[in-house]
Amino acid sequence: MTATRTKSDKTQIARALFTLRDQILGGEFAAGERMSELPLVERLGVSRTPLRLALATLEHEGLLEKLPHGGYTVREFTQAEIADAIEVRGVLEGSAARFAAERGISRRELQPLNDLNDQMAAVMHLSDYDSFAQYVDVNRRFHLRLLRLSRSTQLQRAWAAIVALPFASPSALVLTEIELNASRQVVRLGHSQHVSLVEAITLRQGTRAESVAREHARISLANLEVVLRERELLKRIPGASLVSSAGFEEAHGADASAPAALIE
Amino acid sequence: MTATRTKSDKTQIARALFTLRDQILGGEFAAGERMSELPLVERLGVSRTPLRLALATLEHEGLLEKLPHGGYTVREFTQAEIADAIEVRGVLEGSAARFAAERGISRRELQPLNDLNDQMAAVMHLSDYDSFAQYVDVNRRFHLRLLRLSRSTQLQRAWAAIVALPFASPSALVLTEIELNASRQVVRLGHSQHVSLVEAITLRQGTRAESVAREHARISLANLEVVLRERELLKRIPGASLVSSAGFEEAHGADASAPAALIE
DNA sequence: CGGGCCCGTTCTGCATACAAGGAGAATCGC
DNA sequence: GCGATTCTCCTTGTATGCAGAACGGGCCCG
Repeated sequence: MTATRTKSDKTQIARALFTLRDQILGGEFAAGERMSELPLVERLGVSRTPLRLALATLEHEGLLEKLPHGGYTVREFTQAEIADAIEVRGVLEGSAARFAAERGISRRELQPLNDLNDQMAAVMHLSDYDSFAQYVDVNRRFHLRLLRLSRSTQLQRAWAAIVALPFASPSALVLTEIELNASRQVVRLGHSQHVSLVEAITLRQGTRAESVAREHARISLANLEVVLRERELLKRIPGASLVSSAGFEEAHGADASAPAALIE
Repeated sequence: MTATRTKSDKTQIARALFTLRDQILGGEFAAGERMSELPLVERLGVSRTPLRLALATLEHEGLLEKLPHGGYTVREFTQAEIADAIEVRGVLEGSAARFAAERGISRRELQPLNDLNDQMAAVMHLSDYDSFAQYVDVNRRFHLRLLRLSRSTQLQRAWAAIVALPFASPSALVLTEIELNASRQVVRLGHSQHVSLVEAITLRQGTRAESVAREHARISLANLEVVLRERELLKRIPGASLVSSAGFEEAHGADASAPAALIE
């Protein structure tokens, strides 16, 4: 046990939240496993009070599921659900792009997006790991900035809810994508779509911007298929252990049965 | 029909949550007011532990905001944000309709939607309060069912996050809409859109279904404008007290391309 | 007379003790 | 031997006590 008080973290809730999230995504818990409080208390070194707050947050994020008579389990995801999450992200980013275009964004406000695209162009040909990391980071910031430009707090909220699932985030599959030399083309395509996206917003072409953003998300969808074929890659994706081994059965559509609590 | 057991829920967390939510939406707290725990403990008759859980939930729902150094305040909403929330709901319902159409829904699965439309047609001409309530309930169930038919858990999750804001829910503005005799037309339009929506899904016309659903949400947008003009009506809407009095600028009308002034 | 510092009040964050309810095992009855 | 029942342990829900930090007021010093 760690009797020494750790002063590195501000609040116990945050400590429990970060640690627990990392451990869940790192595969230290089996999908469907019950998260009992007492073992976690010992494991994390925090008391039950902040732990419960962290668990509630993780439930809202979608990583945990409430059990009918109290307690939580680790949420299990089907491959169809991952595809679904990515597609929903595409819808939201498409709307963000459309809003930005329709609501009118000044050239000055669009400059950061252009800068990010330039940075991306500068590193996307390089093969060293540092450039990979930079690419992923730039990509992440582009998507974040796009959402902000929509000037829609609710769109950002919905987007954040989806992206809380790690494999749905725009950064999730990029790394694997870059590591596949065969997919180097895909990186170029992604950058090209970014450029088109900014152009469409600049010209206030709302429908075009929406279409481009939706199509852009489908890169992740294609990557997902690749990753699911080469199971080695899957292991490197955060939260991969939560994905059930059920067959992928051709493009999303399968059984997404919602928890009854959500509806009715 | 209407579940009355919500109030009498056994756990203190649920009690605190429901009561507090009702009181916030009922206007018993000023927008921006700090929610200190001890006064709430006395007010609600629960101890701090379940109260804190309820507060955290309300924050996740978007009704409360965390303060930088601990504690919460009641979230304040601008009128532009309400319009935004409704528009985002339209986007999500549009995607739900498109997914339902594209992913293929059997006739049997669509039957409930047709039934609900029939029920709606039966009561939408009547003027007694009971019929009003029935109309609202049928409408609510239609939207819920539509989301379920999308077979997208993430879409449902995002939708639930938006609808947690009471004035963004499909039921929010319907009552005032019906009470205005001048708006009786709007009810007919809404029902007609429901019918078109089901037809589009039946024929697997994804784009049409999406367009119709988005347009359908704009009824709420139009209603919002009416309500904001007649401030008496606003008082009857849950959560109205959280809306700041900043000007609405007459913008979100029939035109899809809103002027930038709206967002500023 | 004004500003800064110090102290006290009050708040949140945290831990623990206690209670109630359910799942599961062992036992008793048939 | 099998089923039902009861008992026990375990798990979560709840209350309260305590500590640290922030805010405000008052006092002292310049």
